[in-house]
Amino acid sequence: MAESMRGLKRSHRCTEVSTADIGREVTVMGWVQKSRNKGGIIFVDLRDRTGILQIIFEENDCGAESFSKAEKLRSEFVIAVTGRVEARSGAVNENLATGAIEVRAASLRILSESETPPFPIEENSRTKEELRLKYRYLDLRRPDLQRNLMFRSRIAILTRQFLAEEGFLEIETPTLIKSTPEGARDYLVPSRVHPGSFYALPQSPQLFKQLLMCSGYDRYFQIARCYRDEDLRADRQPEFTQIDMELSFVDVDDVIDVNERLLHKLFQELLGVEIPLPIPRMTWKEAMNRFGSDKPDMRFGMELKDVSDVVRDCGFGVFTGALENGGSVRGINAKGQGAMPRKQIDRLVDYAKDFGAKGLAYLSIHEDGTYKASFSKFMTEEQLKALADAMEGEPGDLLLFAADKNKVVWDVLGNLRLELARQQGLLKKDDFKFLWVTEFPLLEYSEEENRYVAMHHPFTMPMEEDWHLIDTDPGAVRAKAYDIVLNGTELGGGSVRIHQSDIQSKMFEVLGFTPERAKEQFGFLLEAFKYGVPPHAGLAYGMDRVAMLMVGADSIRDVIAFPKVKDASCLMTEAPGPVEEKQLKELGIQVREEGAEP
RNA sequence: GGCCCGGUGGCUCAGCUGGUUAGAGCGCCGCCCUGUCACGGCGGAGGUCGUGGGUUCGAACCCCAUCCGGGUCGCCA
Repeated sequence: MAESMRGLKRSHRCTEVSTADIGREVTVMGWVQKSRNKGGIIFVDLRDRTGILQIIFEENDCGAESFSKAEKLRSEFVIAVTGRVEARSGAVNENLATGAIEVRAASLRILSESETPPFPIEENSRTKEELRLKYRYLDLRRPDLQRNLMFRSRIAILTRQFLAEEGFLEIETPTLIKSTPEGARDYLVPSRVHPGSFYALPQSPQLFKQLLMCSGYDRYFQIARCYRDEDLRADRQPEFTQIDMELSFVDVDDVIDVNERLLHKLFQELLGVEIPLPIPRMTWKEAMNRFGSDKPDMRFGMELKDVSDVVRDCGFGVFTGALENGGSVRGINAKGQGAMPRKQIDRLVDYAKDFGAKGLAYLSIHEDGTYKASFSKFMTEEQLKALADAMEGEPGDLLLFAADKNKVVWDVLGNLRLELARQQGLLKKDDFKFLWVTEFPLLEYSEEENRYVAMHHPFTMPMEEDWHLIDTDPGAVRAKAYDIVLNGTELGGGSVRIHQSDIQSKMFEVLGFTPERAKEQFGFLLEAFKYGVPPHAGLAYGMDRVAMLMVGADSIRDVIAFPKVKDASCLMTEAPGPVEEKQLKELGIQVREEGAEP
């Protein structure tokens, strides 16, 4: 029978009780982690979000009624205990923050009983995530998840404080908005009042924050929920949280400056980690050439080297063929991996093929300085040596080469570099290496759509010095766009926005929008820009990723209270689910009969 | 949509080359125990081997299909 807490008031959370309270009467409430009944004496580990506190029951202190209740206690019962704090007369438990003290119960109330939970509520759970997500409310009782969510809360609160002090205003923007088919797939919400019409859930508050700049709010931020109907990953959920900001009368350096100070503050206050400022910057082109990635992991080297010129006249058709097709030949040097067994190299080749490589050429340099290459019969000894020298290969090294179009070569070697680093244990989670990647291409050619698409979004400001190329060589135009990268993860990104209608019109034209379609999609923004728009720029972080990297989690699911699984469903609520026919009719949605033709 | 990994008492796992009655640890239930904290002792219950079909004298194990979960490629302005 559950009892009321009438007349009782909690005086402390579990680990708020300390040796300073010895002799004091306290009232504590929480969940029974564990009960150890020794017969005439019962020890109970009481748990709340702060940790564990030991309660001791003896009939002489708490009376027969409370003692017999204490005998019934099971895991996850919710109880209230009033008693006196004592120094432990038994051994001190070094593993507990409260290991030197205990509360000698004078009375016990059972506020709620519990069935045996379907899995143990404990740190470092080995229980399958599937089961934990079905009972997420129990999973969230575990100390590691509680720590993660409490940490995340501190990120949000500190961010708000910092930005407020910097003159930012927190303003909410709508989440029922107009669909914009550029970019990620929208989640759609049918309108009841307008049958056949749909709202979209925002992929980001992009257009609204730009309009707020038009309206003179100067500096805006929002911790905004965003939605993208795309497939999930360890670091991608269909709904996620952005720390979103926009600033007026600024350029790239201003945005970077305030954000470096924000990141510095977060890491210093929450982790005690000093981020050296300024954070290094690298252009997109340099990042691709040196690391094969627009979000390079700077915790280790193993940089790419372009050896196109070295192999240009060699007899290896794979290399020369790639060069003839306008591609390149590049390599990475896996230091000290020259003795890697063939089987393991084959696995790397398979791995490379996942990223579009047709194959992977390799050259191992034996300890005695002799070479073994997958392509040795196509090259002279001198050519092999020239290649090894170009890669700064030394005895004991393994050189890996990809030859293809640049995009494929970058992708293959960039990912191979990461895979090798993982295999060699080079990636330490508590080593935080930040990087700004700047000067992204404005446009990217889409083979699928047969046109240029915006790499960032259509409102990104091109670099003035490149703008004259927009008709002759659109792919060469760089943008005033920047990403903040941490340990190979894109934490956030942003850009200076276009605030001139002539440039904006030209952008739409290049992207293949007719003036009519541009007006239909973004008319309100173009209109707004007629009435005096300040130069503005912004940035948005994936807050879930920030939290994930800061707490050292492997998935953003570990820093989100109620995440969804791979097929975007919720194992606990079983969303999405069917709705009543009546609801569909109201929304003007045709109910398709079972087995009917679509 | 493709590829890879996994699914066996409540939990985590073992189960060989197909062969008696599918095991272990933890948990759970009962009894005992006044200094435990991975408490201890004695006893006990608990399994459609994800699901469906097939091969076989015989299937947890082999084959096919399918469901569920994870990773990843595509996708993610």
